[in-house]
Amino acid sequence: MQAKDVVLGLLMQGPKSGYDIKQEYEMGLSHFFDASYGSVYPALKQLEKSGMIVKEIVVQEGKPNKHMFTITELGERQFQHYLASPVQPDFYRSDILARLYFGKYGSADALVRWLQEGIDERIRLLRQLETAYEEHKAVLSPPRLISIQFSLQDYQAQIKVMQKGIDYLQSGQGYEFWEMSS
Amino acid sequence: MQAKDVVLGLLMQGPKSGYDIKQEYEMGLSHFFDASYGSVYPALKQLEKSGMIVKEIVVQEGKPNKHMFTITELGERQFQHYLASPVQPDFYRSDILARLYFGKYGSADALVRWLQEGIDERIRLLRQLETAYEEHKAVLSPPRLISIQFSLQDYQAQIKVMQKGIDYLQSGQGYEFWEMSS
DNA sequence: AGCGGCATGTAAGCTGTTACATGATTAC
DNA sequence: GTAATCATGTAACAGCTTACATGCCGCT
Repeated sequence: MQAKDVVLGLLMQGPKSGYDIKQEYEMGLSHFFDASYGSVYPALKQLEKSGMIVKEIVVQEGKPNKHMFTITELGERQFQHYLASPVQPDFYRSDILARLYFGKYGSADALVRWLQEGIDERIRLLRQLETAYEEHKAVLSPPRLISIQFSLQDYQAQIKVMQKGIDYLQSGQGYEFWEMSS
Repeated sequence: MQAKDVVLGLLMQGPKSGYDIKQEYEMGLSHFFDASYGSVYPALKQLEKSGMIVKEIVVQEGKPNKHMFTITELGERQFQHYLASPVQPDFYRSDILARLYFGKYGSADALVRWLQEGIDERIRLLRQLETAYEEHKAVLSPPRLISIQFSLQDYQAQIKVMQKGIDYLQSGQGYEFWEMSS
């Protein structure tokens, strides 16, 4: 899965501009796939060149022109081709987990601070997703609901562990700490 | 955080070869940072060139020579510099979540199959981590225990959602499904 | 005879990021 | 007046992956 597969998927839902696509990334999709303008626009250019999508310039009043892209039949076949390809394994990279892994070379204060920052960030993401979920839950497709529940439950689990991690560092206990009432 | 920061962190624990480092990645670290030989060896070369580590060739009987690397004082200072830098946000990219997001353009059969594959893979990772945890829990540093608990709880939460997702797809219910006994 | 483990590395290429460049309108 | 939003794009670079290249040892 790469940028152009996701762009194609978004255009399956109807014509969009590069700007629209970036917006849609930010609310929902960004929890498992992020992209910058520097990847969206080149992806659109490439898809247009290979005939997967077509461009139409829409003149707007008081705003810059929009370059709206529509998926072609060839593009739809390409998207089905993506869906038929093997599922790629998830990719997860975490700086905070690396710092915990090497935690004994740092200060306990820093560890607690990093964990608290991680909690705060995840609470922010959680709230954002919950709001979007409450607003749209009645019209979302079943699989999309699963993707949202996945991120929701994931953030909640991570927040719990990080909070428990802070308590653990401050308790001075051994590994038995994690074996009480899991 | 990049490959050389992690390599430096691993060398803080004592001298290691490129092969050793790749081995250690595979058991534990790989849950939040993976690297191939193509990134480990160039990282070592670069770190040696800049004086962060020093090489010593150890002749072995019946096996190829090992190039053992030891961290220098400069390297240790560099590692402390990394720990003092701002924590980078987590990076998560998931093909299966993308396929769920665009799920209405695919078949329900495929969705269930992908979810089941995701569950199986996570059960495998969970078992692997649990085994490593049971074997070493008494000697692991507190922060490293947190990093393991993080992955453990995370996989468990993901497996639960994916299982519930399969049940949901097969139940034919609406979004209320997710609001019973969360 | 062949495979898996041990062990080191390189080269080409893919993918994506960051920073830059431009410019109008609207709200504070 | 100045910041944010709307809107499009490029160029240079970073960072990592894949595939390749090599070779011995021990087991089956």
